[in-house]
Parts: sequence; structure tokens; C-alpha cells
Amino acid sequence: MKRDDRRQAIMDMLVRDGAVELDALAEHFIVSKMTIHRDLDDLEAAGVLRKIRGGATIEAGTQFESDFRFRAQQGLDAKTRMADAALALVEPGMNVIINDGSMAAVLGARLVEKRPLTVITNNAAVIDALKSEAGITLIALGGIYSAKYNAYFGMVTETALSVLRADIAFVSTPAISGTEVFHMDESVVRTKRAMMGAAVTSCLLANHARFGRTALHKLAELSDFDTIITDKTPAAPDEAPIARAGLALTIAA
Amino acid sequence: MKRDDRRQAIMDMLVRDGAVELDALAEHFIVSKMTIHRDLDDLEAAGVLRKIRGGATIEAGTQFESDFRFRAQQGLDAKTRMADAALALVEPGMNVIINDGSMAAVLGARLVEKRPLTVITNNAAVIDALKSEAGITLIALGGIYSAKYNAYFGMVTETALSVLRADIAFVSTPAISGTEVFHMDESVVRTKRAMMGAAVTSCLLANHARFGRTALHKLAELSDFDTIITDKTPAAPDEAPIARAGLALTIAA
DNA sequence: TATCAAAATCACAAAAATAATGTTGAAAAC
DNA sequence: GTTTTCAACATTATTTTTGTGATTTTGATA
Repeated sequence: MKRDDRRQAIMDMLVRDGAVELDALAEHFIVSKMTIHRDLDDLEAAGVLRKIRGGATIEAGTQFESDFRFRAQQGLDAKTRMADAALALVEPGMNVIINDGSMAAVLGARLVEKRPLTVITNNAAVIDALKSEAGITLIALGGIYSAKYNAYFGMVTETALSVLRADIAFVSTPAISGTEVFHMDESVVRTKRAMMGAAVTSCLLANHARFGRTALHKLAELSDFDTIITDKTPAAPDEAPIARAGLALTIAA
Repeated sequence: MKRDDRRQAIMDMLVRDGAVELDALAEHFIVSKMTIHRDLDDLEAAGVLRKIRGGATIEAGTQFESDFRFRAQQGLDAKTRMADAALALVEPGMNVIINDGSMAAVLGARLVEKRPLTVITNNAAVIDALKSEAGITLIALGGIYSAKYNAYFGMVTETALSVLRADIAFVSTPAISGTEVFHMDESVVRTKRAMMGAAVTSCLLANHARFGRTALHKLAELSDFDTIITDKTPAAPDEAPIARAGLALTIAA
């Protein structure tokens, strides 16, 4: 087990239990306490947990899950399938908006398959991936860099979007409940809204586990989207309101 | 001597002589031919030289010299000294604007020495360098990515600058003639102007070889800048108008 | 065009450099 | 007063860089 795997595992335990003990971790992973100290220090510096005497805790439940470093590796398979479905909505010559998130990063990197394209994004992973690609006009949305999301947000980002117009915006979310879409971070909500406002059509990307969750800020109604792409049929109680609202749901299985 | 130093040295030789021999390089650096092969392969992949049987050449006058990857290699020493002088103008807590260019990239990376700082830039090299630095609030200016300059330009960039205000802007230029500053590219000119407009004070960075040159578009008057930093005293005919205009010139020798 | 020597490439081994972890002891927290 | 944390250094892993020799390719030349 490598360092990053161990840290990932620590985060998993933290999400499950809400807290971890330093001694227990050292014993469990068969490493010294100092190593666990360093893990917790770095994870704290990355802003995904809070170190306390003898261990660490996680604050608001869903917060860490949006950290790109920990999401990037997970469920790559499902992400690839969802990206396939999303790519079907893109035609060469379009102006495409891609938002933050690791799902969006996977999709963004694969946009080269549809070039020539103009890609507008605040997602640093997408910017890095498309920078050197011929046939892609890359418009980076500026803004304040957020290490947590590996993306740019804030007034600059929203101002930039206000002078742009795209054919389609791909927006992802960590929480869908009933017919409403949520996000825990206000500045992220504002940017996603601005993206939807700047695009003729909007597509929501959400893996099945995101259904039946809420977060502090309401981002939009499901009906604000033209298409919704997910990886598995959501549980019945989550799917019912969507069906009732008559929304099209693409299952990328 | 480390790998990158050796590659730097190879590029220097190439610039001076126009061509290098593989055997001679291996002997000179006291490494195996295989190592030189790998150096040349990688430099070729980076697009800064052309490998030929028995050595490598550089095609003067072609895109090499105008490519940022090539410019980034040159005169690092002078750039470091100029960066030192520029850093003296920065105090912790300031809002600093950094423009495109390899000189600016060197300066940008060293801004960590003055943190905490807010750094506003359209320079992709600076963005990459400061992204993960604690104590640096990084505001990326969005815009259309230009591979030639490794930076972002266009309406989005200018719009972003219009809602920002900084203490100081560092602007570099390829051409100064008389008391006027020039640049060959219109969108770059507009961005640099917007940067100067968004900052309380402006500092011009120009290596001595840039004096006595012109380019298509006039960027500004020298008097629009509060400080000018260069690496060597410019030739007398170039210096006279500056002295006459009563401008302060910092020579970072 | 057949041949040969030089050059280039490949695959793997060795060495160097870097990163990760462990240990110890002092400072800080409870 | 004990436990926990932190810092400095030692040790161990891991990765990167370099070297070596076998093999293929290249270009000149008979």
C-alpha cells in the first residue's frame, strides 16, 4: 500500500466514521505514528480534514468528496461511460462549456475527439489537457484559483461568462434531491449558474450516488437542464419525481 | 552538473554555433553518448532543436526563436537579476499583476518569497507555478489560450481586468524605441494596457537588447511607467531620450 | 545494390537523486 | 506528569537518470 492509497483510505474511514484516531491508524496501516501525523498534516493542509489531538475529524459531511484529488481516481469507469454519453451531444464546431469536477475533467480531455471546438472552462485539469491541442480554441475562465476544486471561481469567472455564449454547458453536481440540484459552496453555485445562463442548452452530469442528497445551496431545478446523464438507474424514490416531471434521463451503463 | 543544466548548456551551444555534434557533447560533458542521445531526443520532442545524424541543429529564423519554450531557455541569468530588482518593489500583502513572457514567468515564480500576496496574471507559467502555493491568492485572468505566448488574451482577459485593481503591474516588452514601447501583437497590446490601467503603479521589464527596436503597435509611452528595469545600460543613443524624459532606470547588473 | 562501419535504438543493469518512513528527543498540550 | 506533537536527522523505498552491450538502422561507397 502506497502513501496516497493510505491517505485515500484514511479519508474513506473519516467519511464513514466522522473521526479517526491516530494510534489506531498507525496500527491498522502498520506504519509509525509519525507517518500518520504527516498524512494528517498534509490532508489538513489540503483542507479536507481537521486535525485534533490524537486524531482527526471531518467537518460538514460531503465536503471532502468534492476535493478533486480524492475524486479523480474514483469510479473512472463510470465516468468514462458518462463521458461517452455526453460526447454524443457535442458536434464539431460547437462552443462547449465545461465546469469544475473530476467527471468534467474526464469529459474535457476527450473533447479532442470532436474537434474543431471552442471549449470554455474554469476547470484547471481541462485547461491543462487542452492547452496544447491543435483544433481546440481554449477559452479559460479566469478567477480565484481554488485548490479544493482545482478550478477557478469568483467575480472574475462570472464576469467572463457574462461576455460569452456557448451551445452547450456541461454541469456536474454532488447532490440531487427531488427535482432540485444542490451544492455546498456558494461561489461554485454562482459559477455553475452563470455557465447555464451563458449556454443555449445545459446538460447535468451526476453519478447515481448523488441522488437523494442535499447540500446547503440550491443550484437549480432539474427542469432547468435539457439533458441529465447518470451512470445507473437511481433508487426508485429518487427516480419517481424525475419521471413525474417528465425529464429525460440518460443512463450511461 | 545536473541533467537540466546540461540540456540548457546544449541549447546555449546550439544558439551560439547553430549546430552541435553528438560525440563532442558526450566528451565535453563527460557522459555517455546514450545520455546525449536522450537529451537531444527530449529537446527535439520539446520542439527546440532538430536531431540529425551525429548531432543536432537549430533552424535560425524559423519558429524556434519565437517560441516561448525557446525563449524560456535564454538569458536566465539576466532574468534572475532583473527579477531580484523587481521583487524589491513588492511587499507582502500587495496585489500584483504579472503579464506574459518568460521574464515575467521567472519573476512570477519568485513571488512566493513575498507572501502573503495576491497575484493576478494571464501567464500560464506563473499560474502553474503559484497554483499550489499556500499564502498566494492566485487570480487567473481567463481568455483565449495562446500557445505562442503561453498566456491568455482577448476580450475575456480585458473584461476580467476591468473589475480588478492592483498595487503594481509588471509589464515586459520586446521593443523600445525613443520613449515609446511597442509590441507586434494587437491583442497582447490591449491586455498589457488593461493591466497598466488596473494597477496603481506600473513597472516595465526590458532586457537591454530590446532598446532601439520597434514593432507594429505602440503599447505605451515610457513615461506611462513608474519604474523601468533592465539588465545592462543600453547603448547611448537609446539611453539619451530616457534620460531626457527624466525617467528612472534600474540597471540590475 | 550489396556491403560495411558508424550511428541510432532498445532493453536492461547500475548508480544517483528524491521521496517516504522511522527514530529520537525536546517542546507543548492536556 | 503523562501523552501528544513537532522538529531534526537517519534509514529505507522509490523513482529518475545514466551506462552498457546487443541489435537494428542508416548512409556512404565499392
